[in-house]
Amino acid sequence: MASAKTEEFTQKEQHLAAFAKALSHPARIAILKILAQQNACICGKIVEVLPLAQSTVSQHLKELKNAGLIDGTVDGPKSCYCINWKAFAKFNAEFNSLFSSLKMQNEKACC
Amino acid sequence: MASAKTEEFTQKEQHLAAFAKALSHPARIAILKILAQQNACICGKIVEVLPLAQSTVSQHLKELKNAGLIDGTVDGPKSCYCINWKAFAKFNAEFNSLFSSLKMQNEKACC
DNA sequence: AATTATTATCGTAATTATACGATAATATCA
DNA sequence: TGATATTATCGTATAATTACGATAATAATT
Repeated sequence: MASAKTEEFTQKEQHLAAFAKALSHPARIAILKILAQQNACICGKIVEVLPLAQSTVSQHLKELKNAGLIDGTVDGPKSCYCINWKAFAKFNAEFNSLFSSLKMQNEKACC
Repeated sequence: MASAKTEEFTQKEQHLAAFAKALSHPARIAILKILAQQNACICGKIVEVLPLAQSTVSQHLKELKNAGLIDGTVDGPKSCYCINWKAFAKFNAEFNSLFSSLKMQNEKACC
């Protein structure tokens, strides 16, 4: 019964958790860095750089795309990916909001 | 061969990924909210609030503790958890740093 | 000492994630 | 049209995650 009770939580919690999940693998963080570094939206270059098979990289790209953190368009036989800055900024804001709202409640030492 | 190639990535990437993983489930986000709301560091109260079994909540608490986001001390037969604000702030800073460093490189539209 | 309350751990099952090789799909180029 | 290059998808194996009930561990209380 893995990951079944998800719907019992709030939309915000689920949304933030989904974003965090997209960042929960070092390969995906590395991919985001590569996409930001390359001026053009590299595709197969990622496979060259990462220590992963092409199919695995493609899977990670798919997850980042599903999370909305990157966009991808077909460019001939190649695929062109790039960071969705809008979504990324939203995630950043959401996370900062969580942090500050938690902190506002209570920052005493405990136990 | 799930999650085997992790050591091929940088320490920073792994660290941030581990933090993100801790936040990648809505139950754990909910737990952090509860811990922040309660002035005292509630333990079993979390079980009452969440739609999860006691053992499942205990598992989530363990993961948050392993990630360093919360501290836990034994208080008689009860356990007392609280947010590790220092670690949380560090995570927040790391994530903001990733975001701003990505953004600094390139924010053009692409594809 | 026995009971009670609370929490952690164990055992288990189902789902998801991760990774790879092989293959299919797509479009460019000869 | 045929060959080539690039990427996505399929199939598969392994490992991790999530969830629960049952049980063990811990300490306060009677």
